[in-house]
Amino acid sequence: MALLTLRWQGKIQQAEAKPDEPLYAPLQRSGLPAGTEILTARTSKGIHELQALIGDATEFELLGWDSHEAKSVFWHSSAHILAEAILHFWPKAKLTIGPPIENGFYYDIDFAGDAPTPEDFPRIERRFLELSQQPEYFVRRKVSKEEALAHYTALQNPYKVELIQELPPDDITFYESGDFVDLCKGPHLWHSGPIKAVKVLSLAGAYWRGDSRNPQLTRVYAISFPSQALLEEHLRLLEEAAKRDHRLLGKQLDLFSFHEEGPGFPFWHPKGMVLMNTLQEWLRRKLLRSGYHEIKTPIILTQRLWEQSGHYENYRENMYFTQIDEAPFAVKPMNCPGSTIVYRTQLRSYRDLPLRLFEFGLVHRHELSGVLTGLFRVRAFTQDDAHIFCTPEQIQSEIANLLRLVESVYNAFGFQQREVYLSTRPEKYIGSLELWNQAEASLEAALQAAGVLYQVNPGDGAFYGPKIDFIVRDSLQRRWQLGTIQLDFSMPRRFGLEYVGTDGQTHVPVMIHRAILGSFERFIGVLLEHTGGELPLWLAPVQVKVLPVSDKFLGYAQEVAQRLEKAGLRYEVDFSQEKLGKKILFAEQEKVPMIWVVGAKEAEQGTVAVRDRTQRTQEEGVPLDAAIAALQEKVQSPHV
RNA sequence: GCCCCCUUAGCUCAGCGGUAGAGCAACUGAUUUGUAAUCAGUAGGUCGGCGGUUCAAAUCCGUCAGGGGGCUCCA
Repeated sequence: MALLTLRWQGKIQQAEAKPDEPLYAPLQRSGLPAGTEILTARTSKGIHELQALIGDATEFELLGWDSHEAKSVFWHSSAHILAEAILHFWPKAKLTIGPPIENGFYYDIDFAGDAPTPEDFPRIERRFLELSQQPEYFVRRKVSKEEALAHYTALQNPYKVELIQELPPDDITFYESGDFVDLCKGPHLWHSGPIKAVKVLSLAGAYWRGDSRNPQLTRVYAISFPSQALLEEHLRLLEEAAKRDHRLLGKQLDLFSFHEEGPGFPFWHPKGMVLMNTLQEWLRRKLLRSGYHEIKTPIILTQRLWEQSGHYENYRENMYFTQIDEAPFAVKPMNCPGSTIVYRTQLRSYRDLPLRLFEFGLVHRHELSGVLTGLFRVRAFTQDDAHIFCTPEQIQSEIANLLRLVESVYNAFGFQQREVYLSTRPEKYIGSLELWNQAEASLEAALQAAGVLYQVNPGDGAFYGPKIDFIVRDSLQRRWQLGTIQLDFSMPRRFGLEYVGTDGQTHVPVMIHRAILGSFERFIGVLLEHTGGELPLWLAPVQVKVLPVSDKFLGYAQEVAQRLEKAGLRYEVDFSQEKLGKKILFAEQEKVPMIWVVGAKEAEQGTVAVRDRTQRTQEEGVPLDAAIAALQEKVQSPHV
């Protein structure tokens, strides 16, 4: 007998157990909800299934639905039940892989031309629940490579055969649940009882192993929950997210549109341009005060330049080409080569470095038609790009500066939750090992000095240098990659960039590519979804809308408008002959942050009735001067 | 690019083999309005384009275009 230490919901208790009994046995004896609330367990070695023998483990943290790992196990087991339900209706379907994902799970299946349609979802769901509520017990069985291969050869499933062939021969396991058997490494639930609600979400094409040269499979996405209420809650969340879709808001708020005359190329409407320009002016001011200089380089440049930069060789598929006077030219997909040309216009000394050149550069990239998505993935966009030319010794302090800058920019939009990733030297790289080591050390030192929490992605850097990526979470906890900082040892060499050092010799500068927002287009998309279209006052295309109670007060409304104009505020007056209620409704739908109602009282007293959307308050009889002064105060952009 | 789904009035959508509908918006008129929709009228569409099946196509089939969900989060 061994004494187990069990942690469940913050409480610790002990239980006696034998090493050759499954973990659920002592839990049951202790009256713990094993296989219902307790879904799985964790030891220092990782996930320990409830049905797995205890062995020499003595400390278990019991995991329930609130644990990320337990959810993964839950969904992984759900994927098996889903596959079983699907095989019930499509017995000839060939299974491939079915992992849990961030929100739910999927199974990639080869239906050989007889795939389900969304109309099939309900019966799949019904069958799923029949199976899960039997319930089915998940039994792990170690099999030999021969047995595994024989099993799937008999089923004529080349995908599983391929997977098995890559597995170590002494570590192959099947999981059996009901009549269903699947090659799987686990871990799984003890049984499917807790899986009480399921929703098949969508179908998608997915290439075997993500490679477009491979056969295309049908991916069935689904999500399951321990209760119907949780499923409904999740569906509500999806609806909420759908309402915040920036494509919808772009239309509702009249900011931008897309048309078949220019697929992937956004058309910006007047209000969208106010937003775009306000954002750009704000960032421009901030950068100019942070030691940057602005440049603008041509959109079309000779093809020779792209051959020199390496883009022609590595990035041609994504580029647009044209001709000028019979010579080949290309539309720029990136701004960096242009920046190097500006660098080269003078003989640079170490005293000139770091030289920080920024460009709100419009780049064009040929993205595959299938990946275009609103403002998130477009074929032309404006990067908040910059290139910092510096000496290797300056890398660390430049990165430190950048980290501060990035932080202050994200804070300005309320993106408090951030993730930072450091990607290091990949297998294929250029430049000396020494330079790489120095660069990586500089990045790490800067991150640590700034007290930034980060994760390392080993080998994930670009071939020309290591990088730091920034990901923010929006108000719905969705992750968006925005900024990136990339060190580049390659391009300065390719373009023959030089500076004269203290030693009088010429040296090659290091180039830091960096974007903070990424692109203005995409960032506006993210911001819209983050705020649900409730833009902060300083960015709102219309900051205040003046609503005359009736035509009689148009004169006074005009007067108020003139004052707003003088005060430099963005306003609109509702000249329609609708009743006040309707004017309010429309102004609210347009998500105008401030509504000023003017009628007899106001005209007489020189006041406005202020309806503040952001505060959800109303205040009558505010003197016009005071209202304007207060608004001017509130529309200030976050300090630069 | 590939797979599945979608495309009907400016917008949101109904109609799904018998020759086009609603609400909102627009326009006209009446109403002169006090914090989330005043009333009445008018106009608006070769039902995404092209081709086919059919006596008959928005509706069925093909094709092209555009849009949406996806395309390693690896047994």
